[in-house]
Amino acid sequence: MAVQKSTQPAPGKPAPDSTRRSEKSRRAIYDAALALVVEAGYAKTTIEGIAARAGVGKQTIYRWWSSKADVLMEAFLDLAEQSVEEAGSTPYAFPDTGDLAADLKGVLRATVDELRDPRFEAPSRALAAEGVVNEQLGRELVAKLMQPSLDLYIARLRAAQEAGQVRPEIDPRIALELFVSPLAQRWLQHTGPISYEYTDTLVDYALQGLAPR
Amino acid sequence: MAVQKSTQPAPGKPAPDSTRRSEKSRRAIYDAALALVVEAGYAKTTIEGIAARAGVGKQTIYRWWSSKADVLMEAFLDLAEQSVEEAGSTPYAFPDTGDLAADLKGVLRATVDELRDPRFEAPSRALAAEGVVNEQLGRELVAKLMQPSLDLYIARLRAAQEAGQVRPEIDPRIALELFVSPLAQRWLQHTGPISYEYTDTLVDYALQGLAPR
Amino acid sequence: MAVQKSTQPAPGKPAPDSTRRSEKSRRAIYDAALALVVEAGYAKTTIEGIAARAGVGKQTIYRWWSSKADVLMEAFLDLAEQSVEEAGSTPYAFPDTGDLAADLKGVLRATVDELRDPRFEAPSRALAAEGVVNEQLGRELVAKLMQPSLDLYIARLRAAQEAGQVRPEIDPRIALELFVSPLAQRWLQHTGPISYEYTDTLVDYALQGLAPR
Amino acid sequence: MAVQKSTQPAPGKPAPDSTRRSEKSRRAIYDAALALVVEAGYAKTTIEGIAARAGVGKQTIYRWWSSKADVLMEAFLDLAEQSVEEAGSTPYAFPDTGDLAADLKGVLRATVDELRDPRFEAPSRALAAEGVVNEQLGRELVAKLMQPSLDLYIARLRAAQEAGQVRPEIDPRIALELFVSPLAQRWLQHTGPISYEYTDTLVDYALQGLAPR
DNA sequence: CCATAAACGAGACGGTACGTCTTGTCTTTCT
DNA sequence: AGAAAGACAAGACGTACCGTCTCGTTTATGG
Repeated sequence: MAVQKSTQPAPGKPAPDSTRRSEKSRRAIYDAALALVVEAGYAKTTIEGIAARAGVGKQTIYRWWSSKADVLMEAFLDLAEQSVEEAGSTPYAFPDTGDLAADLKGVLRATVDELRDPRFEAPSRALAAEGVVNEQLGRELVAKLMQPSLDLYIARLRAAQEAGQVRPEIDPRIALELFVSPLAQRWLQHTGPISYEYTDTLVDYALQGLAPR
Repeated sequence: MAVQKSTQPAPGKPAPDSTRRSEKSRRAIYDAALALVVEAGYAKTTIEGIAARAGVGKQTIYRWWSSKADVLMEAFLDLAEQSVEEAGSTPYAFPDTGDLAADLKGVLRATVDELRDPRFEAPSRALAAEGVVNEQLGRELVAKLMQPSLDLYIARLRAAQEAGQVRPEIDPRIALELFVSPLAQRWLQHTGPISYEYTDTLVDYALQGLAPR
Repeated sequence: MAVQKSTQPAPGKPAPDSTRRSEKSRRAIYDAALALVVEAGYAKTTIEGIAARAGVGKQTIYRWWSSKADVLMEAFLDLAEQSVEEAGSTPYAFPDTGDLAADLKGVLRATVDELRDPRFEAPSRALAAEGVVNEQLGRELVAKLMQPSLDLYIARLRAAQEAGQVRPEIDPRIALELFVSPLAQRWLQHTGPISYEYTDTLVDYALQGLAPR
Repeated sequence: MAVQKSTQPAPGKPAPDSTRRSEKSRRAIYDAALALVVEAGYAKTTIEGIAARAGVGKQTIYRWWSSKADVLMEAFLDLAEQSVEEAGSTPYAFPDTGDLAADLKGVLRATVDELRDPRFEAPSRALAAEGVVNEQLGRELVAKLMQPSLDLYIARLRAAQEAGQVRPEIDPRIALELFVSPLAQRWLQHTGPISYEYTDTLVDYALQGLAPR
């Protein structure tokens, strides 16, 4: 199998030697970037500002990242990893108590909590906004940040199908959107308030169906 | 009765006289803004660029709008109105053939077409992205661009409730999200492809329920 | 001989009817222009500022004057006339007591006083500066503001020649510069302090060269 | 001994590191500034224009100079230095042939030539005009551009005093103005033509007054 | 005594330049 | 060689004025 060196942006550039990279600078840049996005918002966060706050030369940023969005995405991924480690629990776990509705409600309630955590909100919104307009970045975000979670929904739904709780012809990749997307949209587009009651209702409507029996 | 002077946002500025406003300039600015967003993207669209392309002084933009997003939102609203007028049909109509599923599928297919129309895509994405990060603008977008359409879904669903096709305790404002939000999210976040088949499936899943009968 | 129609600047313009001109506006413009030059300096005095302070439309300025320098020159000429009227004395008088040195010293001392009058200083400097760089305006200034005074020096010197106090071959137009120009340069270019003692000395030095041997 | 921190004008600004300054840019800015003043006049010379012509960012001008006048003054000083170097001769020399009148006439004729050199005229006028209105700049101009020359007049006149050609009680700093200021004023204010004959006459008239009786 | 035409105040307009800010590159110096 | 520092060319920002061009509103005859 061929070794893939994916992030070699320009063939004209000598490509920096990543083994000599300063770990301290990277950390400082992540911290500065996240702090600035939280404090001032994405638009007012500048590369110069990040460099200054991190006590780092601008070139050190341009050497390793290609854009402000790029820095922020890595910083956010790093933050997410840290949180998971801190939490101590298995990173990607999904409850399976046998009660599908309860399991989904629980996970969605946790998502609601996360969406409201101010530490996450500013960078998440910034990245999401960038992803709306920049398809490449958007796809990267989906792949790196969202897909792992969505895969767990799919797995849980498949289990439910095997247990006869969900009709077998249902495509779980679409079914999960019935509860996940409404929440996502309310949060992204400010189309409505977010609450446990709301997500519970979503699960109820979607799972039991809208039609009278 | 007190004289209401509602739109006096900044007490420092004398507030321009809108009766003297140049209609020609406004049109030119709308056209230039939309064209530039389509051609170069939102980030590379500048106020200077819009002014230059519209053959207008920068101050004429700053006199009437407060930001790039503001210009673009009005331009887009104007575009939407125009389209509606061109279409000739009633602006906000929703079919009611008695067959709820068919009606919803039809409307969603039309939405798919619209989301793919390149004339709409670039400015829509730009505005949506801005709305993600800028709550005030986001709410304005929702109120002015989305709510009218959503109200039609609500009305149609209420009619279906009266016809006994939807359980009466269902909240139509939430129910509509089951088909609308998944499509919105796929489009906004590039989480998946968009097709007639997909939206038809959404309606099927949501309407008939996920649980076996 | 050709008929000269001197003040018809642009043949395309209908030429305003000066009989209908608003005297009140003209006065207000003069006052505003002079006040602003004193308060803020020539460079920071703008046509818009003059119009606003005078409570006048910009067009009323552009209708009657061609430039900021033009407005200020007329305003200053008007001020000079007023002062002369207020003084009550004959506008252009030059003492002739028979003692040339004493007469010159007296007039130069009066000039020193005038150059120090803050009401005159700011607009005078502004106009002089403009005249340095704009030859046409410079020549106008000389002709309208300076020449009348200089002619009096010439007349006085000619009288002195007839009285045998100045050698007959001396050109009075040059001779007067021996006392006037040094004072002018010290004031204009800040090359030295201005005082009665200084102007007295100038007269002493210069007259020696003009007197018969 | 006290540590001198002379050039720290604004405590808010970090003060650029002059050792890293680009000599090429400075030269280009000087050349562009002088060329534009000659071609278009001072008023139509803009910082943007200088930057564009010099192939330089505007900030590079604002980093090192505080105003258009400031740029032009340095550019002109530089030009003056260059001219002196090109001439090869001692920069500040004043002939002393023993014949005071002849020496003065010679120097004044050279000054007439210089005042007519188009390379010098435009920037000189521009700076002089600025100096009329801006006392600080005016004093700087006098100190840097005029005083060195005037000192040579003073020295020559003192030598003449020692040689008994000028009365000992005469103040040379005032005496020199008798020939220099009339020429300066004619040039500055366009009060009259400038010629060798004129300056010769000035020397004749003035020296008579200074010579012993 | 009113009709009408001008000058007027106001200020929107297309522009130019301002002085500031940020970008991404380049260079210098230190480690 | 990587990094901190920061000068540089480029160019957009939002503001201030420019000089031109309408808008109604005085105002001042002259029919």
